[in-house]
Amino acid sequence: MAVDRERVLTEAAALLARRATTSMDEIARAAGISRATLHRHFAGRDALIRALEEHGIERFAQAMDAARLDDGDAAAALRRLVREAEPVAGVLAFLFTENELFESGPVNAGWARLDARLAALFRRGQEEGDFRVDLSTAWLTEAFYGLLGAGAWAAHEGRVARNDLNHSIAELLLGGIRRSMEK
Amino acid sequence: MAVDRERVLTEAAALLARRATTSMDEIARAAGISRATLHRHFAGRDALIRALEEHGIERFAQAMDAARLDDGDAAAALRRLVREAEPVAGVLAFLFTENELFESGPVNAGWARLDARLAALFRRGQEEGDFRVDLSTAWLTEAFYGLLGAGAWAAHEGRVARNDLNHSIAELLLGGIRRSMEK
DNA sequence: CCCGAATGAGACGTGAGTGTCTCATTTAAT
DNA sequence: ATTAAATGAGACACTCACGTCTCATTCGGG
Repeated sequence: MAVDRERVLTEAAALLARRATTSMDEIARAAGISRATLHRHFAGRDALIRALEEHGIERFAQAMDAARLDDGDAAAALRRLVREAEPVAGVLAFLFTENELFESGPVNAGWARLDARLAALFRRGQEEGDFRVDLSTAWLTEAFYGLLGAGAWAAHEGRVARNDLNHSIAELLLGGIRRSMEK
Repeated sequence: MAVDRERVLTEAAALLARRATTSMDEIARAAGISRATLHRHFAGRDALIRALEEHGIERFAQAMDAARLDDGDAAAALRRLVREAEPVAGVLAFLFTENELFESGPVNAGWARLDARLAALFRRGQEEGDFRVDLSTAWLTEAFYGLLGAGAWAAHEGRVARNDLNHSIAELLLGGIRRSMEK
């Protein structure tokens, strides 16, 4: 029975996002394997966290590629990105909130590249007149992660239907709460 | 030199929000006191967390009172709430993300009451025609905490100027990213 | 100025989780 | 059926943070 690496990482992210002090034993049992096997696949706790980071970065980069951020207007691109990133929202939420190991190393560089791509999308929207310019791209980037994380958690807790997640996140990001007359 | 309890709790929340494994020693030094003194004021780690919960709930309730959520239109009330809640945003972010200890006890009840008041504000905005109705009040509540937390962290990290925080959070919440013609 | 209270610095035992190991058992391919 | 690889269960020492303690120093009111 080969270990399902994807499942281990997903379970680990779900648990760690909710309680960062979750023990290796709890993670192992949640993933349906023993602690020994968990250690065989991930050298240690740090290695598991790092694998989580790499996995999240890789998947988010794929989501960005799939969303074709440079095509069409920025709003549509942002909508596509939310849709593509939603499956990894849980992992991203963990990485966004628990960035203890982000402080240095190549992981930071990888994350910075994603940040830059996201900020570039917002900048494009501003330059093309679609996005408001009184909100900095840095803030929009943070807000994106914040809303994605909040959405992932809300869905995980059952407070928001998973089917509504894309719409909820994208619409709030783009249009805000206020009832708008342009749609 | 009397210990500034407020500062201790604020620093603790800021650190714990982003790294739940932060040691008591790190918290103490961030607050400018020794580990011994920290233990003199908070019986232990659990007691510190519990104090953080009570403090956050109390301060947020005060912020809600000060914001007069029932006065004027809902958008203005929300703006006031963001302004009043901003000083405790760090604590709220911690409570929002690390709700491991929320699962039971009176703390949960206190938190639920705040949730209800916030949701009521959003519902009022929807009923009065100011807020869009395609986003559930539950989601708006979650998004509020998420954005507040993201803003607190961004300001703490220097990525967003603290002076812009109110505007950034309130405007994104209310108006979204899209350039609007109604302002 | 004096004295009690509060703090800082450090030592010390304790406990939980970690990482490594061994060995029996199970799985999967040939 | 045979065999090699993978897994589960458990033991073991080790580390690190915790909680408690002592003692010297500093702070602040009377």
